[in-house]
Amino acid sequence: MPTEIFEKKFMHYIDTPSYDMELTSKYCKTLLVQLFDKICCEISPEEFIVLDTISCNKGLCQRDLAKLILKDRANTGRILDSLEKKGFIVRYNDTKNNRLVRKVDITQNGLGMLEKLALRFQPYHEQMCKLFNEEDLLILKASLKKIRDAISKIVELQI
Amino acid sequence: MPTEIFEKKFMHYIDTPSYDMELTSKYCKTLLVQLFDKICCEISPEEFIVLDTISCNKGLCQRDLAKLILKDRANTGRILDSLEKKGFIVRYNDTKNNRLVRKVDITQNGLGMLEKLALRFQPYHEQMCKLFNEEDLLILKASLKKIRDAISKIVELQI
DNA sequence: ATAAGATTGTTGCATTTGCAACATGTATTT
DNA sequence: AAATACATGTTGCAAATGCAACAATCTTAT
Repeated sequence: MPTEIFEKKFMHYIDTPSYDMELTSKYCKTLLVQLFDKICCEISPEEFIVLDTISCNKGLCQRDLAKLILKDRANTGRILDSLEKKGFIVRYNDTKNNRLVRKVDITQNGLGMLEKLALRFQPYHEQMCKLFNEEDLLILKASLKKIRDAISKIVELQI
Repeated sequence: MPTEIFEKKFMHYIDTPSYDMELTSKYCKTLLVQLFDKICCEISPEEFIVLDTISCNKGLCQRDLAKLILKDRANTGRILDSLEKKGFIVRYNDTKNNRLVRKVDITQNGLGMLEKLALRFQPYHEQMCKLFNEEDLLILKASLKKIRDAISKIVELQI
């Protein structure tokens, strides 16, 4: 009489949507980095994303920016140091809730860089868009948002 | 006559599904790390993922494993060093295409660890599953696969 | 048959990243 | 009013990561 006919089965993390997304996200990141190698030598992909975020959110303080890009305050500050030195952003002191904060805005120079890069990314962007129909794209975005919202209630993102 | 009535608009990377996924993936990663802090002190989240991958793919050589987890050979080897030292995997020399390779397999000890962790993650896993109906989940997985396949044709993942 | 190239794994190094500690200034508590 | 807690930004440090170079071994080309 065999004692172990059935293999024990358990849930695998690598089968979850979370991990599926992590791998897919790595692909996207690699693509971005490789494109940047060819297309742009002025700023890094990380700096580009931060600049893009700033261009869509005027007058952010550093911590609020950090929350948007999901990096800690230390690294957010370091990236801003670099962007400021290159003249793509300006930092100025201001107050928020009666507290001194350093706010950030994009310069005309930075806007120019973003436009230039957007043009060069356009073909890749269109290629990606062609992969989906409108409905699937909506479901994808909604699913991602559902996941983020659910996780937000569990983890503390102490930024 | 105003020369610039319309603001110049351009595509923003932060609006793309790629970046949406990158942010969502960071949330997932943070959750995983925080759960691990409470639940497990024997292995790191990275080691857990590698162990899980190995348990689902018997007799992988290191490079093939690296391709699965999307890390380079150097770091894959280092993670395996740690898992081997802890007794969760074994490495043995073998040949593949008439070449000497180091293959990897999970130990009974490693399987036990995976089962233990799977049990502890079960509640979180079910919570995540409840977010989606079957159809949306299928569309999500299909969308992610579409993205990976499309990118695979463009980038070289030289691992 | 010898040289050039390819595959696999390891080591060293520089970059990125996140965490803890600190400095400064504000709000709250006692 | 003094003390404690909180918010913001910076610095230092250690861990993670990726890339280049190397060693060893096998295949292919000339």
